[in-house]
Amino acid sequence: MTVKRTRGRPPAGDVADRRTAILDAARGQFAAQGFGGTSMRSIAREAGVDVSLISHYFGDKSGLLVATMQLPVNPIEKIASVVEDGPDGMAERLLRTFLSSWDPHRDIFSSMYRTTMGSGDSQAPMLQLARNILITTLVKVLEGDDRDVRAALISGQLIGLATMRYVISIPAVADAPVEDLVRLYSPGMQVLIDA
Amino acid sequence: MTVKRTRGRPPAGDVADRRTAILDAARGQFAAQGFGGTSMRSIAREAGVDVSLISHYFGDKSGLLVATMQLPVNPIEKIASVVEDGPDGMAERLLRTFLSSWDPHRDIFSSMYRTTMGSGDSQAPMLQLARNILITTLVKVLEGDDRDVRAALISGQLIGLATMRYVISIPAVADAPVEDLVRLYSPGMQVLIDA
DNA sequence: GTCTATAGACGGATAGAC
DNA sequence: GTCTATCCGTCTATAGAC
Repeated sequence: MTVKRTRGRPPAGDVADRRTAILDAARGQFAAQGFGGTSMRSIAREAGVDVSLISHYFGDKSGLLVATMQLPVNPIEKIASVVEDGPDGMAERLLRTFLSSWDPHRDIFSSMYRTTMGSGDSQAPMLQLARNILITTLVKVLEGDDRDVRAALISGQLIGLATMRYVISIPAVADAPVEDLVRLYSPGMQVLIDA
Repeated sequence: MTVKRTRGRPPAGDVADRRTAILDAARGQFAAQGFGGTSMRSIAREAGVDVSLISHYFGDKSGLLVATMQLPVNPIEKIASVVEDGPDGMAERLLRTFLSSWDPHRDIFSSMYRTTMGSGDSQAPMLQLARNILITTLVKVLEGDDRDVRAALISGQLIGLATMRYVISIPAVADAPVEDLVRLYSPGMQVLIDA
């Protein structure tokens, strides 16, 4: 059995999945320290690979960020479709969908969040989505007065919840079962939806 | 009339208040781009002064950040004292106090927020305050079950609101009068406070 | 594919002239 | 107090050897 690699150690996971190691390390560090606060060097160190390998796989640092945020499905569109089912009992559906969509991807949420909030870039992908899809959809579905304010406030409640659960990770909220949060949080949110 | 300055242009505001110019520029840029995303050079450029003057006045970049966040009064303590008055009608008092305390200092809020969220530093001053003062005080005052979760969720609602109004600046929320927001937001929040 | 070496830019901080 | 000049560190990105 001949060895292909000319130099380089036999890495942890043996063969091809250094790529995965890079992605995992990047996700973790972007989530913890934001995009600007993370260096390619420290990612490479954690992944046990050479820095230049990152460029080789992902082009540059931004390419890595993009690759990091690829999701099997897009939670935001799923959430928007829940909104379209109308205001009756929306709070409960909205919260359950929001939480169960993002819970498996906490790191990605935190990463997008930190990347978005840490920079003043109003064109950041997360903002675009939040504004265009969530708020716009909400405005269309709500009834009564002050729809635009209420739509933004409802979105803000989701942001606040996610901040506590995924970004700051306050234990009481971060570790609570989805159904507990739905039960506690939805009545108040429904008040805002109804009037 | 003899000129004191040996070199240097006659700056915009004439005499001593370059210091103020530096602080204003810093506040704006920290608020817009976060601490890491702002360079001392760009602050100096905006303020119309030399870079090294910043070091001279404030020691280093962190010193400038600290100086930037000095407030006449501490909003968070004022808010905590409102909480201590008990759960009856708390939502309304809490929201009114929160908003009217921070409204005059939007840039400072945004700056603290971006600085806190953009880095993974769990020792950041804003987090300390939020956790220790706000949540702790809330837990003490609430009645019924799940106090710790509800306390964190209420804090999260304030964070979400402030995110919309001060950080992302969604127009519907950013430009609304305080009393409109109090009227729309407090009923739902009170539900969470009461049970 | 993997690594070395280095280019090239930028940022923070300081010494010292005036 | 103000400015010039500069040092030193860190970062991204790339060229090229093996």
